[in-house]
Amino acid sequence: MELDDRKKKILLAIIKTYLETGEPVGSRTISKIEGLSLSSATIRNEMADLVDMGYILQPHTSAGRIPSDKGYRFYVDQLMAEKEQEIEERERETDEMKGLLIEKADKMERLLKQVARSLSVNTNYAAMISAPRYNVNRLKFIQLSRMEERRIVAVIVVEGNMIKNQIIDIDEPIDDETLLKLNMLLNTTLNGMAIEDISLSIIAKMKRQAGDQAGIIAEVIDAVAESIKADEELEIYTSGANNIFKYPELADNQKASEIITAFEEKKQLTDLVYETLSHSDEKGIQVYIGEESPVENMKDCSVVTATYELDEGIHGTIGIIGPKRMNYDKVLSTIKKLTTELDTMFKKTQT
Amino acid sequence: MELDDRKKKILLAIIKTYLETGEPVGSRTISKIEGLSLSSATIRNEMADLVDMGYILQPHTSAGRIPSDKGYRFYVDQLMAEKEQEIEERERETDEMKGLLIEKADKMERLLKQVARSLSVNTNYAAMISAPRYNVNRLKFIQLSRMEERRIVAVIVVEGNMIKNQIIDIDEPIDDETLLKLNMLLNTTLNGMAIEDISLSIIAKMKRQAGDQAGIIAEVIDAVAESIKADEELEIYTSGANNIFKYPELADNQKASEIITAFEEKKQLTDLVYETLSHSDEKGIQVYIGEESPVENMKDCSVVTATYELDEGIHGTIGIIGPKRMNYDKVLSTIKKLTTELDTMFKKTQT
DNA sequence: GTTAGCACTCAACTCATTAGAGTGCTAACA
DNA sequence: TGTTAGCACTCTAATGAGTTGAGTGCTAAC
Repeated sequence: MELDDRKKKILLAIIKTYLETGEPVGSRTISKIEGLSLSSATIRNEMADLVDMGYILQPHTSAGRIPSDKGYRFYVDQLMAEKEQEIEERERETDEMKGLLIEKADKMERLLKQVARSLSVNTNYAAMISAPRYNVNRLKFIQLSRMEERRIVAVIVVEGNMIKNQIIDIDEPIDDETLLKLNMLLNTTLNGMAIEDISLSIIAKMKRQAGDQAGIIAEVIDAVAESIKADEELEIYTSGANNIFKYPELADNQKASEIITAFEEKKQLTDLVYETLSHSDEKGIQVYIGEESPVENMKDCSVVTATYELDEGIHGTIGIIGPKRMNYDKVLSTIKKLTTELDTMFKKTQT
Repeated sequence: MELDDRKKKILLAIIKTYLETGEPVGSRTISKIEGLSLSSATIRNEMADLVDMGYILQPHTSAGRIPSDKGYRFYVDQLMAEKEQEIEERERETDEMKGLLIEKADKMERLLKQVARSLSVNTNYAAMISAPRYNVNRLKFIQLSRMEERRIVAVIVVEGNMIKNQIIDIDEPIDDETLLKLNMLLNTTLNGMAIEDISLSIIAKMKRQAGDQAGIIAEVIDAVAESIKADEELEIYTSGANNIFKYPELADNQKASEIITAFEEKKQLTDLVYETLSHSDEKGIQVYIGEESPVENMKDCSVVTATYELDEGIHGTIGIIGPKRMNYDKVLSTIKKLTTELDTMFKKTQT
């Protein structure tokens, strides 16, 4: 069977109505509302076909129809195509871009929290945002300073001005000269290198170059190397998890508990972020409907994610989690608006 | 009316039974179970008195009784007194202390997460732990290094080896000599000082001592001072928020939403921590029952908090949030066990 | 291909009934 | 005077019958 034009129209009408009301949609409702002007009987026939084709479902024999995952997928694809056009058209009217009220915050952390909050408040769904991540982490600066007699503090700055610290306890005191030499050695060897490229052989080479006090120096180099390699946990900020209680289909104990767990433990959100980043080449925004979700605990939700770019090669992810019966239209434009806002904000003011 | 011995016994019996079953307790149940050997009629009379005195409640005329906040309070006080004794007795048998399986983690953050997790898994309630906080923050070490021509990175170490970083952009280049002087100046002036004691006059004095290049130096000093003063947000780790869904009295949308919000936004948990720390002089563990809770969103829960000591003057808070019908006995001993475990762990291995 | 019409289905609601747990009170007892 | 047996009473929760109404599927006519 084929999804002809009339079927499409009816399907979209069903989904839109369902999104508004949250109740199964009957044939009469459609026959009245539509510009199609078909009788309810005709609609019924078409609906039966749509059920066969898997676009809609019947909770029970005498109820109306609700969209299936496949139905939502059709709707969302349709919507995304429309958006695409719209965006292109609106490209010129650059104003009205600041509806979301994000104040430039001094601290990245605060900014991200604010963004998450703004998202959840504006959409009434749960929201998350991951701190920006560098595709390639290049070392920019390393500095060792003696803090106490047998304690060194290492400061490691990577591109994008992310700073790592490490306190190193050493077995025997180190003299100023050695420390200076060590600083030189580390900086000349490692600066500009991508963290991924720092291999054991490079570390070994440095140790060899160290010469006489090889003992302490090796110790320190190892500690620094370890600290550099230790990858930070991906920081994720969430907001509005409680919004899920607004949607009865998610608010029963079982499901709510799963979603809340995902939000609290962050592990699953981290997976979601990586999934999104790995697809980010395609098109900015991704929509996962129900079973499509890469995250187990969100199989009953829809998840909308997008990548924002802070600078060349520095990306983060934002996400909205809500019921399948989500206002996709609004969510898509909110996310779109937000990512552009973030992009332009960062392009202007690098911190 | 007075709470005589028999009333006490009956009250405790009611509460214990209720904690086990979660159902209103009737007079017959008590008359059968007890060693008191009183008829249900007598129990009924006593129960009526207990209702008058506010220790128990009747959900409706023909139902059994459930404890009121006041009743729980009585029970908990009783229990705490017992515990006190037990602890003193057990002081000698030092073994069996390691039931909770906390592995010494390299990173404080990981350790804390683990503790929270352990708590929530062991008790089946929601758990939180705050990162240790220093009552007095003494500066230990300050180091400025030039990273790029007009960019300095400041490393500030406070007692307990907490490290703050700050990147400072300066208007004009700074030469090595000035930088060295500045480092000396900052360290000699500020080292050992409590952050709270760093006043504007001290900052002004440093600026005066700076001499010639007052411009840049003032700039840097201000940035450092600001960074020192900027107080970190209190870090709080939570685990097992989803446990609340196991208790029907907390699992309805309204209440669950409130509790989840408190856990997500952390603000209220922060308040809870400060509240606890401010009372920590009294006795280790505090129990807030229902309305007693310092946190608005937890008026339907019981909250058990305790302070752990990492070192002289360095405290953190752990907390358990569950239904009023909580297994106080278990929670109290779990927390007790955990705090001692943490205390001894830190006493041994300072990081 | 479309539509009117009708019999049928099913969830959701209402209402009455019942069962059972538990109470409060009274009168008798030790 | 405190304790107890006994009984009438109360109230929730569970059950089941009956009703309503939205919506379907199918057939026959247009």
